[in-house]
Amino acid sequence: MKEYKNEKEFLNDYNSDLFEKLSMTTDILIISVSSKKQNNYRKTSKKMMSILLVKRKDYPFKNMWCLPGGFLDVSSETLDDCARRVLKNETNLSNVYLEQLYTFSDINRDPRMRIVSTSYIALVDKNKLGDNISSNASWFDVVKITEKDNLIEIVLNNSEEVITFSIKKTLKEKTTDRYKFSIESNDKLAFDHPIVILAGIERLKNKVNYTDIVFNMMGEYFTLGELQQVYEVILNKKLLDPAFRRIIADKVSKTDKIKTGGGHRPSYLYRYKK
Amino acid sequence: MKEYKNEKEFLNDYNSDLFEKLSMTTDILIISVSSKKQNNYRKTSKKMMSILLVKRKDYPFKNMWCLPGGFLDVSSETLDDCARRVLKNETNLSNVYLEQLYTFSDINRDPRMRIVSTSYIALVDKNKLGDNISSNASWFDVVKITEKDNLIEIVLNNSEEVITFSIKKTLKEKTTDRYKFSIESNDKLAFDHPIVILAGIERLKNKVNYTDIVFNMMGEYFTLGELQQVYEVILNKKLLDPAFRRIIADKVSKTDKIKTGGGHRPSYLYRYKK
DNA sequence: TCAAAAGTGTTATCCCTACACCCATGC
DNA sequence: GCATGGGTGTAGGGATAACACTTTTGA
Repeated sequence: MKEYKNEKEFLNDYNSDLFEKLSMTTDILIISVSSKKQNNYRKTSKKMMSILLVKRKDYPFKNMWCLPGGFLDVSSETLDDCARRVLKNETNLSNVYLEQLYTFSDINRDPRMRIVSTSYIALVDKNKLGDNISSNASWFDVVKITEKDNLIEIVLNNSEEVITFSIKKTLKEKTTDRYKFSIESNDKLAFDHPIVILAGIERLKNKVNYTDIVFNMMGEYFTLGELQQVYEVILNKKLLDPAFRRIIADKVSKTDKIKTGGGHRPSYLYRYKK
Repeated sequence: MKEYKNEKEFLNDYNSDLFEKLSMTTDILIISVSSKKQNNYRKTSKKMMSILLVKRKDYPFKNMWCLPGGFLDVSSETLDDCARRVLKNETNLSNVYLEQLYTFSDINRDPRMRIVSTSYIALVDKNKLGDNISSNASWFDVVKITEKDNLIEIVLNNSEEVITFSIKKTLKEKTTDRYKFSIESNDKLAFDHPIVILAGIERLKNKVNYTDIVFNMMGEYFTLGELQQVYEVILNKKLLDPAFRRIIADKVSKTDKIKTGGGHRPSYLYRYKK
């Protein structure tokens, strides 16, 4: 790469055509929790993590699924602006929890041109959007996440289609828990989006333990059981009731509202304590 | 912003001059720990966190200090490659711990043109580099970090010059610990680098508690006292000896080497356990 | 002799896990 | 009546904080 002794020299080249073009995009992993009615009238509806994917209409990756995303408008937007714009387009929601995840810059990420992409996660309360999502978008439940010998398999399902992909993780260095992810198998997702999805889910899983981030996925009122289920879905493990209640106690306040209708003792509704 | 119905339409515009140009850079916060001899022959040398800054030779921000950085070579590099190249240039070190921090995209970040910059932190063992750093670069000790009423003041010192700046942090949302940082005062640092420096130090502070990241800043052999001092410098607080030793015990292995020469009981040298 | 740091042992406390148990509901 | 989830109490164990104490050195 050419070295420049000063800015003037650089700007000269910059304004000529010596530099190839670069574009940036944002990709957004929109995460929500959905519930699935059970047959047994006593059982509460089963909770699942779900993410929003968009079907591509054109080449490259025609007819494959990808994360909602869009090109950065160089003249007027920040990356955050861009992500918010995409989010508004796809879900018609503003005021959503949005967090920058990672910037991916693999040279062959997009076969058309040089693209660097900054990914985001967005957390959404599914009840807030009606069926307001854009026509080519669809919610996929995260049906399964398993890890065995550093091979992670993820299965998504939108009740019409099943997407399965697997990612191998290898430790980058022994001093931290940072991994290099590589796609082992994937036939329905475009670009390197399997990795973005995994990275996003892992980030959420981590943050759940030391922040109140889950409340961005809850409505205003909820039972402690529901809240616990959301934690369990994200952490991918069962929690003990008494422990959970003690930990969560000072983050929520009890209301006098009661939720009845399940074939069991009714429960009080709580809300997030500001 | 113009909307495109398909890729073809987009590519047409892309290849014309409708899109303004975008460049990316990486900025690297190189962190190390330095020691300062004490007058008292008994006392161990005082440890400080220190970071590498570069003096700008040209406009804009002529004669101000900034983080080492460089433009992404669009045709051949990933961002990681770019960061490693910059690091090699400045310190002549390869094989350094390097971690992506955050991608900044403020529109007015650089007054010359539209630049999006991905920042990195690099952890370095200062003993490994001789005085091998590039001529316009200098190590600054982080002399003071104080926080009061969400105003953070940082003082840097390279024994010739003192740099003081302050940053206000405001909570982004009540559910997490994410803050929006804005520069309150700064007269010697270019661009938005005060924020990058703070973000990097905070990241390091966090990771220290749940990873072995500090060992990237240590030589092969060290005493437990030295190791503890590095922790204390990063965490900015005193730790209790017995507690520290118990926690660290299974991460290190004792060697039969002994360090003498201080006016006190000599100590065994340890090394990081793989 | 003494100040400084190296290094170890002990107790009290907190937090979390695990389990046991009772309550209220709809069919 | 009974399965199911709501909700609470308590004993045990592991980790940590705090403190006290001994050891070893160079000037």
